[in-house]
Amino acid sequence: MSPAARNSPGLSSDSASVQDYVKVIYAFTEWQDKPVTMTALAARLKVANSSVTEMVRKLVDLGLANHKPYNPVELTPEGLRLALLMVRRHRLLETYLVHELGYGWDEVHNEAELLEHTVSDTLVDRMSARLGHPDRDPHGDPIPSADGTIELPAAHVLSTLDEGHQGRVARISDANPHLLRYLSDEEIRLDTAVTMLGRKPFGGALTVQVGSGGRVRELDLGDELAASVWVMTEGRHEGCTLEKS
Amino acid sequence: MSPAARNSPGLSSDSASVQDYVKVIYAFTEWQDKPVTMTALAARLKVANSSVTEMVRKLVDLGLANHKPYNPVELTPEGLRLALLMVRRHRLLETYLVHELGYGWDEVHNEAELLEHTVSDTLVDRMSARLGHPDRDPHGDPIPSADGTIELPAAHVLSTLDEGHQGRVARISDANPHLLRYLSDEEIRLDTAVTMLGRKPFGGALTVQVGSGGRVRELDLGDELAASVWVMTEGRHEGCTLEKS
DNA sequence: TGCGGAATTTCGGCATACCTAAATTTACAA
DNA sequence: TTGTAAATTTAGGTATGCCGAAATTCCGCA
Ligand SMILES: [Mn+2]
Ligand SMILES: [Mn+2]
Ligand SMILES: [Mn+2]
Ligand SMILES: [Mn+2]
Repeated sequence: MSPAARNSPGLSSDSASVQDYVKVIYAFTEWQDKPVTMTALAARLKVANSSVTEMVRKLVDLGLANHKPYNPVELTPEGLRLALLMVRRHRLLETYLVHELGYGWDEVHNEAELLEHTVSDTLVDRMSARLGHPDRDPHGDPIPSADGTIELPAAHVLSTLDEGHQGRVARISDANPHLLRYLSDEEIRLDTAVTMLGRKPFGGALTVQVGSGGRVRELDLGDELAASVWVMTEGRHEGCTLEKS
Repeated sequence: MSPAARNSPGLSSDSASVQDYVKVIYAFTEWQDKPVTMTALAARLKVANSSVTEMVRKLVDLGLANHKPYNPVELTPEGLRLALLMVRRHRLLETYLVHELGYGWDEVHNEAELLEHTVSDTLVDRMSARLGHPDRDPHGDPIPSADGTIELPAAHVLSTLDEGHQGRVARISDANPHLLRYLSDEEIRLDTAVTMLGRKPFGGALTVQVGSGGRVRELDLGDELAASVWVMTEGRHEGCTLEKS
C-alpha cells in the first residue's frame, strides 16, 4: 500500500525519513536553543554526516527547512508545522500506550517512533479523544494540539534549582530507558515534589529531598540524572506558546 | 529507526513488502483453492507483473516460498508461519479499531494494512488481551493464535445456500468498503440470520429473507454481494485447522 | 596572517522496490 | 503438429536513503 492521501496535507506525502528529520530538528531546540548542526543531527539519527547533508538538501527542496552551506539548519514555518504534527503523534501514541495498554513509560518510545509514521490523523484524533485530550505525555512533554499549537511548561533543569527551594517534577527526558526505570523504582514520577538540599563538595552528586507530605526521603542524583529531570517551581505557570506558521 | 530485532524471529527482519506479498499469497487460498499466479498477485498488490517475478524470487531466496518458473507460487512452512503472523496482526488491529476506538467495519482495512508492519508483538498481544483474545475479526475472518494456528469456520458462499435453508452470516469479504457500508445500512452483520428464498428468473438477483424472530425482511442481493457473504448453516461446526510449519 | 584540524559537502556506490518494453516460454486450438 | 496469444521472465532504468572516502570550507590560534 502506498502512502495515500489519507492525512493532513503534506504529511502522508512525506516519507518516514523526512518526518523523522524534521521532528528531530524541532526536538533539538525544544528545551535548549543551540544551533542545530549537521553532526548533531547525524548523531541523533544514527546516520552518517553525508546522509544528513543530502537529506537536509531535500528538506530545503520541500520547503521544510532553510539551510546555507556550512551553517546550522532551521525549520521553515512549514517545517515547524510538520514537526509539531509528528510530535503530537509521537506523544499521543506514548500516552495511549501507557494509559490504555499498560506500557511502562520506559517502554513506549521505540514503539511510538515507528507507529508515528503509520497512524492516520483519524486514529490520532480518536486516541486523543479517548484519553480526554491530554496536554502532556508520560514524560511530561507537552502535546501539541491538532492545529499545531504547543505550550511549553516553564520548567527548568533540576540541577538549576536553588538550594532549599522546592519544585515538582515536570518533565523527564525519555532518552534513556534505564534512567526512567530507575526513577520508577525510586517512586519519582511526574508531579513528585522535590526539594534541593545541595551539592556534595568537589563536584559531587546533588542531594535532593523527594516527596513532601508523609514519607520524605533524601536521594543523591548523578549528573546524567540531574540533567534529565526538569522541575517546575510553584506559582510560576507562564510557559510559552508556539504557533504554527 | 531501523526495523530492529524487537519481534518474532523472521518478522522484523522482513520488509513491509515481503510481509504483504506473503500475506496476500496466503489470503489467496484461504477461502478458495486455486493456484496462485503471478498475474493474480500483481493485480491484488497493484504492482506490475515483472515486480512480482522479482519479489517472488526474493521470497524463494528467503525460504518463504517455492516457485518453479512459469508455475504458480506456494508458501513454504516458513512462509505460512510468517503469513499467519501477519494475518493475526491485521485482523487483531481491525478488531481493536472497531471495538476500542469506534471505527466502522468499512473503515479499518487501510489503517490495519499499514499498522500491521509497524506494531510490535508486544503491542499485538496487549491488544489481543484487552479484547479478550477474540477469534474472529469484524468481517468474520478467523484470527490466528499467537502460535500460528488458525481455525477456518465451515462457512459457504451465500449464493450456494439451498432454497428454503437458513444460515447465519459468518463472514463478509472486506474487499469493498461500499459493500460493507451497504450491509450496515441494511442491518446485516455477523451472525444475522438469512434464509434463501430463491433466484429471480433469467440470472436475476438472489432473494433472501433477513432476520429470524420479530422483524423479518425480504431483500434482493446483487451478484457481487451474494459472492461476498459467507453463511454458516446451523449445527455444523467442524472447521479445519491449519498448523504452523 | 596563515595553518591545521574539525565540520561539511561531494562523489561514487549499494540495496530495495518499483516500472516499461522486449524477450521467452507455455498451452491450447486449429 | 504447429501457430499464436497469454503468461511470465529478463533487461534496462528510476527514486529513496543510506554508506565510506575524498574534497572542500571554515575558524581559531600561533
Ligand atoms: Mn520515527
Ligand atoms: Mn515522550
Ligand atoms: Mn500491509
Ligand atoms: Mn478483515
